[in-house]
Amino acid sequence: MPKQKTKEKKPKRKAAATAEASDKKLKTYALLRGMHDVLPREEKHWKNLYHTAENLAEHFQFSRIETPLLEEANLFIRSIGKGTDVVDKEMYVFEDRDGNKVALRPEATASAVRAYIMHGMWNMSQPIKLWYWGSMFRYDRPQAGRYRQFNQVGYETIGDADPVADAELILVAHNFYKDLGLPVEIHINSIGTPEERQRYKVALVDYYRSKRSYLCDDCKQRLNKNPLRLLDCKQERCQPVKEDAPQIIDWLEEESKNHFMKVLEYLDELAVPYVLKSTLVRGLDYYTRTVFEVYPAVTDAGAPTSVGGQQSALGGGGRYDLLVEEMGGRPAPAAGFSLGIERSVSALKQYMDANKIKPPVQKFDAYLAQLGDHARRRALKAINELRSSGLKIDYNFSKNSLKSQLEAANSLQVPYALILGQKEVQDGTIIIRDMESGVQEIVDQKKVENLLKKKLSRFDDDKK
RNA sequence: GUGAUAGUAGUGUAACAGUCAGCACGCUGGUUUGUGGUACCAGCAGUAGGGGUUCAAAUCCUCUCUAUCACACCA
Repeated sequence: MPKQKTKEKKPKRKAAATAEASDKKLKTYALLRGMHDVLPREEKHWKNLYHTAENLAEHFQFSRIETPLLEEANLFIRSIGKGTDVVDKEMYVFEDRDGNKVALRPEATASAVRAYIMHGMWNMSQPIKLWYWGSMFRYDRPQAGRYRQFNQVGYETIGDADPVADAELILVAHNFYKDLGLPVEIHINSIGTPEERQRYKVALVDYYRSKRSYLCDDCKQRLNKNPLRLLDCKQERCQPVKEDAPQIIDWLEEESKNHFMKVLEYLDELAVPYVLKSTLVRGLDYYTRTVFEVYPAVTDAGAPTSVGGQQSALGGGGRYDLLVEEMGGRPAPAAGFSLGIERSVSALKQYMDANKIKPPVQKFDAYLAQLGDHARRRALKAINELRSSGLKIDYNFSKNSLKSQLEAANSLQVPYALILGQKEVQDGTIIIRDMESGVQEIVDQKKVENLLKKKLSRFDDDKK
C-alpha cells in the first residue's frame, strides 16, 4: 500500500507550493519567437558541419573572415535591394543610442564586400577568397528549419570573373554535403546581366499578360510587383502557363551564355551533378549570371526532403559581378554562396535516421572513480596529469558511491575504469578495471599512464 | 504577412467535464558499510500563461504566447 503515503503527502505539498507561489512567484522565461537553443545533444552534428566547412576552406584556400552582427542598415538596403522581402519586411532595424540606423545582418555577403572595400583588399593578389560561419537574423514567420536567428556558413570569391570561380564554389558546396554524407541536388540557372534580365522581364510579362485569365491571384500580383517570381508559382492552375513561358536562357547575350556554358562544362568535368532549372531566380537583387541552390536529394528510400515543407533549400548563391562597384568599391567581379546550418543539420539527421546511420559518439579512454575525501583531492590532479598525456578521462565528483560511478562508466561505454580510494591513495596505487571482463589490477600510480595507453592500443588492434 | 492545427514532468505518451492527472524512459538514492550491465524498492518532476462558463475544467469559451503545416518569402 505505498499509495497511502503519497495520499497524505501530495495535498500538503501542493498547498505549500501555492501559498509560496502567491508570495514570490518566480517567472520563468520562454524563448522569443523564432529563437532556439542548440543543445548539447545537437553538438556532435554542429561540430561535424563546422569541421567539414573549415576543412574545405583550407583545401580550397578560403580565409576566415568575421564581420560584426550589427552593421549600418544602409549596407544591407543598398546591397540586397529595397523592395526585396528580406530588406522590407524581415530585417531587424533599429536606432542605437546615438540615433544611428543599424541592422542585425540578414546575410553576410554584404559585410564581406564591405570589408573587401574598406580594407583595400583589391591591392592584394586576386581573387580574395573568404569564408564565414555565424548567425544571421531575419524577422520571418518561423517554421521547422526556419528561425529568426539562424546560422550560415558561406564562401565568397571576390575578384575573379572566370567561370572557374563559379564552378569552384559549386564544387565546395557539393563537397560539403558529400563529406557529410548527405545526398543533395544542385539546381542551377543563369539570370544574365541586369540588361538581359530587364529585356527578359518584358517578354515574360507580355507573355503572362496574354494568359492573365488563367492565372492565380498571387500571380496576377506578381505580374506587376515581381515578375520573375511568376516562375516559382506552385498553384496548379498556373503550371501549364509556366511550362510554355519564355526562358531566360534564350534572352542571354553571347557573353553570358558562354559564361554559363563554361560553368556547366566545368561541372561536367568535375562530375558534380546538377539540375538545370530555368525557373530558378534568387531573392536578392545583386545576383548576375550564375545562380544556384542546394536541395536535399529526393531519394526513394527515406525521402528526407521535408524540412519546412517539401522544398526547402539548404543553401544557395551565385555570381554578383556588380555588387562591389555598387557599394562604392573599385569594380570587381565576384561570386559566393551560403548554406543554412540548421536546415543542413535537420536534413542530415533525418537522412541518418531514415538510413539508420548513427553519429559517431565521443569516447572517453577511461572513467576515474574516487572514494572519500582524500581520493577526491587526488583525483582531479590525476585527471589533469592524464589529460596532459593525451588521455581523455571521464569522471563525476557529485557521485560518491563506487556503485554509481561504475554505473556511469558503464552507461558511457568507457573501456576502463580507474578506481582511487583511501587505500590506494595511501599506497600510491590505483586500480585499473577492464569494464568488459571485470578483471582488475592494482598498479603504481606512476605507471597508470603508460599501462593505460598500452591497453588502449591493444584495444584498437583488437577492433581491427 | 495570410490561413489552419496543436500545446500534459527533461523526453515520449494516457485520462467521457466528475476519485489524489496515470504509464514508460530519464534523473537521485537504496536492496549491508569499496564494484557496473539485468532485477526489485523509494524519491524527483507536469496540464504553456491570463481571464471566463460550471457544483466541478487538462477537457468547453476567450485573449496572449509558442510550435507545426500550407501560402507568401527564404537559409
